[in-house]
Amino acid sequence: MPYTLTTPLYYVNDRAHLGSTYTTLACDAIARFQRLRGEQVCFITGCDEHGLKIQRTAEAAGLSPQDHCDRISEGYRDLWRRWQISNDRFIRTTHPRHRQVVEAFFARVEASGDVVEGRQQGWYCVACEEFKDHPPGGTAVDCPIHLRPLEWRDELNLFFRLSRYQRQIEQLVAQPGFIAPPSRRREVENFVATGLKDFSISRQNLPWGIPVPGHPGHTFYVWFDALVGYLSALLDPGDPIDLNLLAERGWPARVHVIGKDILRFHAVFWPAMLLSASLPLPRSVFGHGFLTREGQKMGKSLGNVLDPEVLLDRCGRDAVRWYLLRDIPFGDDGDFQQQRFSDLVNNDLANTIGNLLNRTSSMARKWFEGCVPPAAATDSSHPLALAAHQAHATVLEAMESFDFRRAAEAILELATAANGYLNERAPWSLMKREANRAAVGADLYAVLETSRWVAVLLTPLLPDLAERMLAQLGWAPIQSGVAEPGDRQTASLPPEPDWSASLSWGLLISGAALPEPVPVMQRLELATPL
RNA sequence: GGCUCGGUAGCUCAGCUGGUUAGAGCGUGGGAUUCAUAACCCCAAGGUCGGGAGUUCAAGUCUCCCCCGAGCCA
Repeated sequence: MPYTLTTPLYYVNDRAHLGSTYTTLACDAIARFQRLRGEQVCFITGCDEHGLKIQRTAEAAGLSPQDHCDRISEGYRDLWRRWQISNDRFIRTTHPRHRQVVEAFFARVEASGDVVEGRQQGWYCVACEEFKDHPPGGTAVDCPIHLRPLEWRDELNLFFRLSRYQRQIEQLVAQPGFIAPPSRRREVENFVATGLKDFSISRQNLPWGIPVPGHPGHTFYVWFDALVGYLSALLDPGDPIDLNLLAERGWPARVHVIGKDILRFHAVFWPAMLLSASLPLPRSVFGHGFLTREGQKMGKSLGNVLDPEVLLDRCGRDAVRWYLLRDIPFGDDGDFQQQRFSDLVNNDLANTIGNLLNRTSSMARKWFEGCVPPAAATDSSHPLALAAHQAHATVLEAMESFDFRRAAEAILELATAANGYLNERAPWSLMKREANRAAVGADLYAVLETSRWVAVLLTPLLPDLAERMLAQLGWAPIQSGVAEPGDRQTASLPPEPDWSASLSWGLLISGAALPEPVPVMQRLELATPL
């Protein structure tokens, strides 16, 4: 049974922003970690490409909706490649097969008697793709979120009978662990407690969408179609369109990772749709927080939007991944502060971790003919070996619960312990007497080995830096990704060499050549604002 | 307006079921050192724990009121 996890299918209204990058990076860390643990993983991401908003955006840009979607979604693919995102699948809701899956899904829902016709009247925000509760009649007001005028709609739509699932959804939402972090559960519980109302799943006169079979003039509401995308993504390209196959392909998902704003769609509407279609429910929905910048909301009007492309180009993936995963408790809102960003990257990655490797490798090369020094006979009880095992245990536990911060801190503590050990032992002083040579060798061996552990443990969080570190130790990279991101025919297989096998003390081979040390992590020198 | 979270050192936050001099990281200041990416290591300053009242032998830690911020719902 694969470990299936998803990002939202990002709406192609505009280029990727930092928020979607954040979600995707977090999922990547989870996916890599699970692969390293030996799980078969299916990491799904993709794009949601239907809806009036997209149609209008495309028109405004003088493009056909399809051209617009092709362009934007290719932008996402390309960006994820450059961030080294290890997604197994990339689903686009304009893909013909997706349409067939939606049709099959809808057929089941309709067969369950959960589709009824109804009149939908109300004020509609195109940007939200949502009806608002603003009193009917009256004069038009602006959407409180988008500050754009609401549009009056009065049409016959198809409704999904969400109200029938009141009790089941109540039970689901009350289940510990279904909604994470736990702090977000109450909010959804309150919403469900007010009584679930049927919701409209189709629109009329909307050319850019999937037609509802058997209901001419109706197009699926974007959310209906987008959520089903998680299922489309799982079917292999050669599979028949058969929802019964999903069980073998990795459904239900272990977790949907999303931003907190779309929690309701994933924790209430989606499970009800699945119940109606007689499909199993996702095991959990994790709603993470939002990022602000220097205490302020990012927005075009303020002109303070952080562009993931700029971050990538100017700072590199390791720096940004580290900052986002190590400093912001996953689940909480976070504030991107440039000063803190460079402080942490320089301190943690360049100074504590990078310099540890650099200084140790350099000493070993200088005094031991460019090689890994001989180890002491009995060192599984070495204090650094104990520290390493401790860090390992913490990383396992923390990563399992998406606590990237605690995992990062544990790794950092290990590196700090090794730096402290070096200062305490002061091999540079000991080496002044030839009699101490064996002791120095043993010390350096232990610290090099600790550096290797740091790199191995770091792999799910910072695969790129981890690889450079291992290369400095003459060690092969540990595969945690996929060969061809997004194009996997089947869920990715457990990688080799085995991660846990690499987490055994004393694997560095004495006498193996050490490459000339090159700093594995450059310090960030950001002269201008990002 | 209702509900839910927060308000602890300059900054970001830990502080479980109330109990010795309130902790960590970053930043700042000082010391030590030279293997190393002006890095590493050690030490220090810094907080009336949002305000007020109460319960208690004892309260960031429980109760009530108020102020401020965020969110969900109306």
